[in-house]
Amino acid sequence: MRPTTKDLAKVAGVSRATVDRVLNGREGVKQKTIDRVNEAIRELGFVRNLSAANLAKKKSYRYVFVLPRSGDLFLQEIMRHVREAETILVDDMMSADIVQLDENDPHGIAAYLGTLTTETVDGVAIMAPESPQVRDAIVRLNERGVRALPFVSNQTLTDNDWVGIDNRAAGATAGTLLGRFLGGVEGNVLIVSETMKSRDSLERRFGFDQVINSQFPRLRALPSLETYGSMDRAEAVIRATASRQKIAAAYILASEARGPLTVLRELGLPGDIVTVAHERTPYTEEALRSGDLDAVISQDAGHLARSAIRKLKAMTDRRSTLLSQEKIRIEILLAANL
Amino acid sequence: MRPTTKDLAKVAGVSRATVDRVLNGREGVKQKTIDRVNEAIRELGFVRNLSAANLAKKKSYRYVFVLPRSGDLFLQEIMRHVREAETILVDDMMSADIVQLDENDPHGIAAYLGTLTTETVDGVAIMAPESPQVRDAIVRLNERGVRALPFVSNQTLTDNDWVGIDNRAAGATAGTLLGRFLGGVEGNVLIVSETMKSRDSLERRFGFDQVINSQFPRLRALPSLETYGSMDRAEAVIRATASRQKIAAAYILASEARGPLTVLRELGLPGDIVTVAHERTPYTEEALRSGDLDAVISQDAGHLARSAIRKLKAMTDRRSTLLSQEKIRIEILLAANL
DNA sequence: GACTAATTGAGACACGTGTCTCAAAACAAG
DNA sequence: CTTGTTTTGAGACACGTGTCTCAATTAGTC
Repeated sequence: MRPTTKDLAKVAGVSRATVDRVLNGREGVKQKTIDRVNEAIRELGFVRNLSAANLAKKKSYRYVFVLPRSGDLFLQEIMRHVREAETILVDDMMSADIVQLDENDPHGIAAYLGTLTTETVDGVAIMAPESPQVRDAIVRLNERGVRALPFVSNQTLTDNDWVGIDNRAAGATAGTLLGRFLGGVEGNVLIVSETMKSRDSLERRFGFDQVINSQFPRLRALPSLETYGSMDRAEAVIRATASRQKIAAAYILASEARGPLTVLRELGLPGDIVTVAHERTPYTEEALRSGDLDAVISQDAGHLARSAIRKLKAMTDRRSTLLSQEKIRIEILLAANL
Repeated sequence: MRPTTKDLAKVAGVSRATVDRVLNGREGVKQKTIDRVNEAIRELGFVRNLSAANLAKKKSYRYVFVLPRSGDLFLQEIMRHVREAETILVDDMMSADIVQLDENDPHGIAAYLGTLTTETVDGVAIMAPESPQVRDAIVRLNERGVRALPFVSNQTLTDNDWVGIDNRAAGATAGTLLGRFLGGVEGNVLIVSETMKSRDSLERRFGFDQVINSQFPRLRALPSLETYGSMDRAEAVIRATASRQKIAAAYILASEARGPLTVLRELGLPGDIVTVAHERTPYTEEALRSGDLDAVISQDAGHLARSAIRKLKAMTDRRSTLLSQEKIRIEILLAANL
């Protein structure tokens, strides 16, 4: 049987009230007494029974995911997994709500974050582009005791508590795969992004270029084409580029591969060229199976969601998490390992 | 606030004692009363507070991992992660012990499993080669109420409750990668395993051949070389094969890549040929970085360990798990996404 | 040594559920 | 209706921890 606070009290030669004072860091205990209790803790290997403590405190864990409003498939996957996780969380007295806000309105996001207090919520996972307003709001959340966790889209301020992948490495992985699949062929690589204004896109592109330049000098990575999420624009820029030069491969670094890939299909390219995209969605899975995509670089949406929740819980409990579990892997998907 | 059994009792118009009788399926309650309680459960959305229940029952979760005694690096990774998980488990009143048994002694394993009862243990994760003795012992464990979960090495009896990857798909993934990395080159593929007697090896080889035959007809997959875990034998068979024909690629399907890769290195091959191996270990990571390995197909050891624990816990609580979380992915590792 | 302030102890009650016991009520059979 | 059996209720206590209150002890000061 695990030692209890009663055992602690007995071994330390104090009362349960004093043990409680020490365990919960209350005032008015002599250093000597504190030491005696701590020694008893070590001696017995005492570990507080969290469930009993939470029961006594009527504590539950309430978290919120603040996500963009845009309808991107990858985002939908994330939301699906947050909701799925919810069904299990309830057994552990936890909840996870989703709030969708306009990602281009930093004031709006900051305003919402400003309404959150420890009364209503224990922590927030925030997926939003970097902005001074949001950064500020996060700082103030922390001051108020609400845990804030940057989620998927990076925020510079972040010490190291965030959930997501190293996008430079993801780009490098795409580069390696694309280069090797081309097998020494010479040629141009079409690169399509939604916008190069976001940090994620820049980092992916950077990692990609690094690999291409150093390991595949016979490939030429063309300037990034930006679709701004518009199908028409995607069609226009890709057609224009493809008509001017021969394309050997395409790297779609946006998290939404649907538009660009449709255009490539219309141009009849996928059969001849090597195509790499990001993020697993029902759409990219299908494209892998059909051969329109050769590889997908992805971060597991379910893992992202659950990792965020685990991290937030660890933060509220002031515990640490397993580093190896929370490292989000850069997955490579082929038709064979779906 | 979440509804409690008290609320249930009030709404159903019965006493707390009766609510308990229904919730825990005790005898001697009229069907009509049962229905009334169940309706109240639905109406209130009642979910039993597991922590409180476990506290009242003084329940903890004790699990055992039965693992082979052999010193394979991959196994060591698994053990490391089980121990690492232990440090977190303690907060949830769980424990996970490791017992190492001679994997070639099915009687010994069965005998050990025979000693386990619900008195001492709630569940066992078993990594052992298939054998009638072990299969039998597992059946009897289940009869006694001890949850048993085949772990990493498959057991045919398995309904679908087991933890591990689809080794056929893993072999196919290796094949795709190796074929595509070779980029249309013609040649022989060296295949090295520890033994082809194990189900895992056979399945990997099967998946590999399928892909090579259908998608890379210009490659010839040579007969599997078996090392039987001996470095000398590895050296002998690989040298012999390499001297007889030109090798374009090597596929090491054993979970221990050290031996074969050392031999290949001595032969000066890794620079010229494409090499694919299995399982992430400090050794294979290093080989990826140095370029001696081009790709590693792997199953995340930490994920395996934690998934087994989650599944065992779900089994004892008679709950279901998140399918998406428990699906062990076939990871592809390159130097770029370590 | 007396006085005050700081420190500690004893005990009660709560959290939500499980598990008893014993009595009361409802029901069925004759 | 009585009798015996089933079904239900009321209440107590337990699990390990948190949070009070009030009294008792100890330490520090002059």
